[in-house]
Amino acid sequence: MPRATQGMHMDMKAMPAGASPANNNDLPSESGEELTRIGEMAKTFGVTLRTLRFYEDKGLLQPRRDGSMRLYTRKDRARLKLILLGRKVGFSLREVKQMMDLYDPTGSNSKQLRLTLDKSEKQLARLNKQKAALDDAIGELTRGMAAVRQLLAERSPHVAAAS
Amino acid sequence: MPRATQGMHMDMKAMPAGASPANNNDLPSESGEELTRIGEMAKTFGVTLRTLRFYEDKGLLQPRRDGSMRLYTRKDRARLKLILLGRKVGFSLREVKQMMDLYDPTGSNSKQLRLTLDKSEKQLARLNKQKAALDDAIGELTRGMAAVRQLLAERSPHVAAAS
DNA sequence: TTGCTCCTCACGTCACGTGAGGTGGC
DNA sequence: TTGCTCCTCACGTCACGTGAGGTGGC
Repeated sequence: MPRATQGMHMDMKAMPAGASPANNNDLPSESGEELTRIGEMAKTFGVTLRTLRFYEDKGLLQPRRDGSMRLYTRKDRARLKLILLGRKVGFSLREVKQMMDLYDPTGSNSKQLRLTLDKSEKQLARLNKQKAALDDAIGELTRGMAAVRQLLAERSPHVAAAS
Repeated sequence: MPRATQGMHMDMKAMPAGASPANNNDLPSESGEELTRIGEMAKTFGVTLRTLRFYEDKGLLQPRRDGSMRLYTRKDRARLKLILLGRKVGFSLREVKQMMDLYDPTGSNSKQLRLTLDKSEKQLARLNKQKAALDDAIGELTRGMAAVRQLLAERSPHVAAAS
């Protein structure tokens, strides 16, 4: 099912392709914007093409198009950086989108900042819980390994004792 | 798609239901086994009914049946305990199954034990990596929160300064 | 023509959650 | 009849992975 194309301002004038000075990775548009293709984006940020398309499908990125080819602007790169930061600290894509959607370049963004702070406090608590669970798991696993080693020592023939 | 019913030894003689002494939670079978129903199992181990059915579907549990009702034996309870331990330390269900499937009550199980030890060492390494990532994430989130607080302090009117 | 990069479906993965619709015995 | 516990589908979730099949320009 295709997403509702809210706010998608498809450029109606076709972009004059082929006016680029060289076969460079950066494709400067007529407006001077450095446009990045998806392969470059993926390499730069250490993600797969699928990930970038997935984020777009979820409404987190809206790169320009040249025909069917995606072209990412400086803003797209900034957004992706934020998305990956959010993912790194454990936010879901839905949460990341919720916070980013509140951004308003004309306002003070205090609402966005307060939501972000609130979510961050809760997320920090979750991370600390996860850390406790991880330590717990490491302890259990270590104990289990000792028990298994013990069983192995009992069951297997005593090979190469101190000669 | 139904699983291959390998080794499923369905009791061909119908179990005489109604011979239980009371409406107790434990349903002693004619063989003296304490049989537990799924609701009891779930409560005891802190999992959902769905989880128990899911584990069965994946071949990790094979409770008896009384008609369509699942009845868990002492062995099933022991297996579940192991499954949950495995999950806790981060093994996938597939890995848990792989290790449990190697169990042979008639042998020394040294092959099972060695596989378990090998997998455990790798898992321990993964857990330690996760811990490092978690600490990293906590650091990033904390730094981010400080930055957001800074922005909020700059952008919002100074309310209630030291009177 | 080959090679590279891009594209759009669309099903698969993992560990379940969440109804829907129905049964059985007190 | 109501209430409780059990059952079997079967679709949904999350963040992508992984082909399949096709295009476009050097």
